[in-house]
This record gives sequence, structure tokens and C-alpha cells, in this order.
Amino acid sequence: MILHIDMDAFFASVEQAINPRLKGKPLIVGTRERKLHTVVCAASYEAKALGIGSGMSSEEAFKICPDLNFVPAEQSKYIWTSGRILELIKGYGFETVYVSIDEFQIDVGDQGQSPNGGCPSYAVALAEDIRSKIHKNFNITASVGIAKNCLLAKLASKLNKPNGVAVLTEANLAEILAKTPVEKLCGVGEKTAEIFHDLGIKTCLDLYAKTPKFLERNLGKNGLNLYASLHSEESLEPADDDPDPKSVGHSYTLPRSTENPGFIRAWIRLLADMVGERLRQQGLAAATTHLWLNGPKIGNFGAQKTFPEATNDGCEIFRRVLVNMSKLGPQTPKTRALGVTCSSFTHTRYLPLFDQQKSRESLLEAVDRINDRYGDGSIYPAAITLTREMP
DNA sequence: TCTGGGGTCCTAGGACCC
DNA sequence: TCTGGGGTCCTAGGACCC
Repeated sequence: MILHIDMDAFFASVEQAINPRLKGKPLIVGTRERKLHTVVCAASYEAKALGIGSGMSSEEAFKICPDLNFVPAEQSKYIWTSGRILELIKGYGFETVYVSIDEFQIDVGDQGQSPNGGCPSYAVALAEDIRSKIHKNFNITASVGIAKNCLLAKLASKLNKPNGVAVLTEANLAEILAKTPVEKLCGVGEKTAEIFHDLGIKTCLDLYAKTPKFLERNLGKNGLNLYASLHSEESLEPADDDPDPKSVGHSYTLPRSTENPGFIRAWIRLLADMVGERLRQQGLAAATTHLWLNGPKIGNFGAQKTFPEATNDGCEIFRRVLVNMSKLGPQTPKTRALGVTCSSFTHTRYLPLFDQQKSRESLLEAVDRINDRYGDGSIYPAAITLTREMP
């Protein structure tokens, strides 16, 4: 049996735990400092009760509830809390997997299963114990789903949210899957759901009954994977808690579209710098840079290029992004949003050090130390100050 | 008036190598 | 000179997740 542990309204709950004044009140956590031009990253259950949900623009949320409390997201708090919760769960001694910042899975083996498909009381007792410890230690609630595999356990965790436990057993599986729309299943998004509906698959039970051949014919590898995850009875694979990232990027949506090339270049420079700083923090250097632009005329434009040497210097990343941008021609297109992403990493400890790079590296080290000590943005390239609208 | 920001994985075609 | 078959790397784009 697998237990899927899912924090309830995680970011919002952490903020309410830190600031008791926010307890019991409608609250949203936004993606930016300012409460306008942001979207809801997490909503407290008090806000959800009013019809506010994540993904909604904050303007819309404030229209529904003018006294809404707003807190800008601060990743470090959630990462810290997430890490402590992971430690707590690992303390039980089962195979544990970190799924995402607010989700964890443990494999309790056969102990959770009783012979005739009845209630696996051991797993339920364990789930309640974990939930109460999380509540006691962090003052936030969690919901737990219990089932024979990860995908079904994750599905189950949503059934009695918030602050509840749900168990899928052989005895109740069909009944519950029949009541659950197929798009609730992780891995079934908008496009896949559309295909399923055309095939007459409406509920999770409809999907559960299909053969692997049928799913492969209609969805390719994705269908085959879905079948495997849905029917799997394998134990949890040990996974690395902190694997190296595959890509690191930053993007930003401007308040309005602009064609001002200096403005756009300054933003690219800033984003490149932010990416470089994060790469250095993680001891990584990247060979591939990717530029993404979005505008009314161009739609989504992406261009990536791989260079022979890896870098984590914001200035160099910026130069490389400009190479990508030249694919657009000499004219700067009207731009609404832009992003810089790096990938194809090597660890800096394996990187050869050339003499001419040494002074550049000590400069970057000094910049990082200053920003570390006095806060991000204490020192930055002058090229970024081209416009007063920069944060 | 579109609607943020951070990611992963998969597919498919082209270039290039043996 | 043409042709086959096997493989890797790179780029672009789509779908999905939190």
C-alpha cells in the first residue's frame, strides 16, 4: 500500500501558521511583491469557500472579496517547511519519496492490506498519526490518500480534502472510480481529457477498464504509461530527494506590451543575471541557453542554442541569448512576456579554469557575497538600470 | 483585458557520424 | 557512386504538473 500525503493549501497555510492574525481569514499568496498584476498561487480554505482558487488573477480575487488578505510568495519559507515535513515522514522508516514541495509518498508494504479487501486499518492509523504530527509540529493540516499504487493514492488524497483521509480498497475501488471524472487523474490534462471524452471515457472507471493496446493506439506512449501507473502493484522506487535540476529559468510578464529594444534588452539582461546567480548557487554551469518571447504578433517565440562551453556568468548568458534573438531579424517585436532558461548542465567542479576567467569569477563571487549579505539586488549590472520601471 | 512563474517529459525532424 | 542501417546530438514545440 502507498500513502500519498498532500498538504492542504500549503503556501497559504504556512503563511497563516507564521502570522496568526491571518488564521481563519480569506488569504491569497501571490507570485509577485505587488498585489496587482499577479495571479493566485495559493488560496486559504476561507478564500476557496468564496470561489477563489489558484490560477485566478488577483484582480478577480479582490473583486470577489475586497478585504482579502494578500501575502507575496516567499519560496524559502515553503522549501524550509517542506524539508522539515520530509524529515518527519522519513522518521517512520518506510521507503519515502519527495513528490513535490507539498506532496510526499511512503510505501508501507503489505502491512496495510487486509486479506478480503476490507479496511486496511494499519495504514489508516498510520495516516492519522502522520497527520496529527504534521499539525502539532507545523500548525498546518494534511490530507492522505491510501491505495495500491502512487497514482491511485494521489487521486485518493484529493477525495476528502481538506484535513481528511481516503482509502481505495479492492472492495470500494470500482464504486469510487465510477464517481470520479477522468480529468481528476494526474496526467490527464485538457487535451487528453478531450480525447478521452471523444472515446466515451468519462470516469476513471471507464479508463480503468480499457486495455493497454487500446490506450496505446489512441494516445501512444502516454496511454501506455497511464495504463501502467493505474494498474501498477509495484513497490515504491527509491528516488533522489535532491536531484540536479534539468533546467533553470526565469520569466517575467510586463505590465503592457512594448517595442522599446532598450527596455527589452535590459529585462533580458536582468533575467540572465538571475539565472546565472542561481546556477552559481547550485554549482552548475550551462551549455544551452533558451530565449522565450511572447507578444501579440509573434505569439510564442522560442529559440535555443547549445554552445561548446558551459557558463554561469549572467553577462555571458545575456550575450548568448542575444545570439538566439538574432533569429527574429533586426526588428524588436512587440513583447508582452519574456524568459531566459539554461540547460545542459555540468558541475562547476569539473570545469576547466582558464586564466582569463579567474578575475571574472572572483568578481562574480564578490557580487554574490554582497547580495547574500545585504539582500538580492544590492549590487547589479548598470545595464539593468536603463529604465526606472525595473524592480 | 487575456492569464504567473517554475519546472519535466515526450515527439519529431534535421544534421552528422560510422 | 549510390545505397542501407544504426546511432547521437540538437532544435522546436506540445502537454502536463505544482
